[in-house]
Amino acid sequence: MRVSTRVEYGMIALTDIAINCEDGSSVSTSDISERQSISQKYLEQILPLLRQAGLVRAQKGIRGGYTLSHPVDEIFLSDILNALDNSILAQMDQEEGEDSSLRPVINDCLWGKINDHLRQFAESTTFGEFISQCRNRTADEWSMYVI
Amino acid sequence: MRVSTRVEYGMIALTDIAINCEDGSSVSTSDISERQSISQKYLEQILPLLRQAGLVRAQKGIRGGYTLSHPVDEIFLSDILNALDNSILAQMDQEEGEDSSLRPVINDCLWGKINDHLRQFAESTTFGEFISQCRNRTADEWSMYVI
DNA sequence: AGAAACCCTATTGACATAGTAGGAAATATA
DNA sequence: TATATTTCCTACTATGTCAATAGGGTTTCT
Repeated sequence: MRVSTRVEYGMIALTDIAINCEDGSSVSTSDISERQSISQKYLEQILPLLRQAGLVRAQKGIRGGYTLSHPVDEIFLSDILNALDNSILAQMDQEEGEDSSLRPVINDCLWGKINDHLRQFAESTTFGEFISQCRNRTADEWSMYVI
Repeated sequence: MRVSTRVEYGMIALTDIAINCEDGSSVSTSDISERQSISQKYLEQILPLLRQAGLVRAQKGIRGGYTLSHPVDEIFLSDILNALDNSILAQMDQEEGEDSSLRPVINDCLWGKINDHLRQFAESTTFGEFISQCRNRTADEWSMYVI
């Protein structure tokens, strides 16, 4: 399944903030840009999406940047995905009215079911759990982040 | 999750063939076009994908059309989806080489996991099971197809 | 006052999607 | 054998989304 860089970078940025923000400091787009090798200007388009969704708080000015609005255990993956892409977890829109074709049935049975699987996963996994799983699965690469 | 019409129509067409082909006859693109309200010319682009994947057999000429190559219980949803779209069940391609960013970790943990869910579902569900589920869930609308 | 940061909007090139269109090749039937 | 019917292949086009790049405006700390 293909995922847009907007969603991918947004997820990376949020994880970067979660990791590098332990002591009440904030993380700027230039910080993220350097660490994650993502265009700063592009990040400046993506992070407002997370802010508008209430996931991060922004602080302008010198020593400003982003901080998480909530503890990682109170953020669900579905919150993040919905903030970055309004179709990835959305049900396929089916037209109204009588339709003797197979379209509505298949929409309901197949895409609906696939969508339920995705949503079930995303709505039941917290951002905190996700980060822990990443840590466990690839402990080596994360050693630099251990606090 | 958004699905292209190519995949959607392909799934509809294959289901139409499975339903309307019980007695050894074949189903033409014009049949499907009428019943399912899909452009015949567009179907003529989609059905060869299913043929190249070995899911249907094509017969040219008068009274020709398409028939299933295998019993519905020997076709998996993954076969169909892969035939119609080579990215929907594919792992996100990650670049090679050392990378100190979070990108490979998140690719592996999040998109990899989502992908595993999708594949698990698609590879363990047969086309026959899918048709049965559709029948059960919306028995009314299918009454016209009961044989 | 000035630097550092976020914020908003416009623009661009590349690519995929969703068809439309024309005609070639094959085949059953008359 | 002629013809209608069907699949098959390729090209074309319009539209939209993606993935940035770019420029400048606003806020805020020092």
